[in-house]
Amino acid sequence: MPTVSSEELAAAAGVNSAKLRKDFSYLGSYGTRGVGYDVEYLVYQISRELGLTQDWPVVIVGIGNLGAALANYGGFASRGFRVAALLDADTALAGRLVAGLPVRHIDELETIVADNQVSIGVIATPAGAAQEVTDRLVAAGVTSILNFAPTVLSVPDGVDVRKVDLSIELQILAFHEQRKAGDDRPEPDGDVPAVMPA
Amino acid sequence: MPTVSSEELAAAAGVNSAKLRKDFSYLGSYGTRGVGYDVEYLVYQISRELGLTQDWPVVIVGIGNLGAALANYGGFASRGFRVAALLDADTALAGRLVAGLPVRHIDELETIVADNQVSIGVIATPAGAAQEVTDRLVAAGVTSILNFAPTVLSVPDGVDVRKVDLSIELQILAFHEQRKAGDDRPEPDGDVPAVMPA
DNA sequence: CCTTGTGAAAGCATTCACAGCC
DNA sequence: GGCTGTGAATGCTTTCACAAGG
Repeated sequence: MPTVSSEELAAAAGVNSAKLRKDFSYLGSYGTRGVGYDVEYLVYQISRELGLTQDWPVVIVGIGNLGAALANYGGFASRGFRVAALLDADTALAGRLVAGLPVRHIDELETIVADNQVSIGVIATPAGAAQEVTDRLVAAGVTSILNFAPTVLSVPDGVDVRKVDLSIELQILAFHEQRKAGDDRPEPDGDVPAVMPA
Repeated sequence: MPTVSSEELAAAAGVNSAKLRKDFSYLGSYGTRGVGYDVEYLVYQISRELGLTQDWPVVIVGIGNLGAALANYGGFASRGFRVAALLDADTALAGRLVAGLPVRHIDELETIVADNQVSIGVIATPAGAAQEVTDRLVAAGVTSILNFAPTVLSVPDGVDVRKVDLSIELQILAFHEQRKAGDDRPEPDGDVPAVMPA
């Protein structure tokens, strides 16, 4: 039986082994003292806890470059996500194949969500369309929304929204870059803060 | 002079006002007791601290759907990022305009990085090409890399890498979705952890 | 007054260190 | 013997609460 120790996993992940053991302990007691963790069993338990063993149908709304990139993104299928439909308001796009799926018109949204029991929607539309799409998704029964549009969405209680801003990570890099440059010369003006986030 | 209080800002951001004041205090003492913060001055100070007042030339490597989506993404320009060049290994793409910029061949990488003093590179290539592109970027002088490819990059000390996994946010939504569904019925099997991350 | 800026207190997260168990 | 699981200790973050100051 292939096993792995908390020490090995911690080294691979770059964290402290006690933290790793404590985190695992919240999921249950899946290790064996003196031996380690049964790899296969551990993978299964973590997958189940994270919801990776379930099938999650999602709809992607807005099939521009970003929507197409998301539809083609391999990481979704391997984590239990199934693209139930690609939707766009542009009738010229209707029927075109993207990542092997036909683009369908936004007016089919309600039917598709109901027929496929979709609970997760991905918004890759321009900012101006995002709120209206959100309202329709929510009315149709979607309770989780991943928003790539650069706008804040309002939703009723009970609906989760996560916003992805593609430039935030770039901004974090630029922040560190600025710090690197500043290490060998004085700041151009003003004070250097004593503490800043990593 | 338009001002804003820590209480107003905290309410808008959904955080505690004391935390907000303490965070601001690390940047300096920019408020006025009994009045609040001068909006314009505060915006300037925060912008400067975050590096938003600087110009950051970036190159985007891999002009598929994702690369094109990034090139078109409006959020970059407004935060001080300037796309110095779009690069791709596909010669068929060379010269094509994406977001108003011509796609250039990957072999121009070294020249472009040097000529534009690029310190930040964005990788939107397939996983297989990412490490090689990284090595070339680093050799050319890039010290910060934003990686959208689903692979772990190795870089020398002094180079920052941030990895963006477009499916992680979706996974977080699915995790909460699973929890919602589980609230009204017993777990299918196994224990419910006492604590899980938000 | 009113609101900032900040010590002190409270609340969390991480790490230590070792008893418990295979 | 070796590694997990976990109380206790440590360290960090957030909040409280109020003196300081316009």
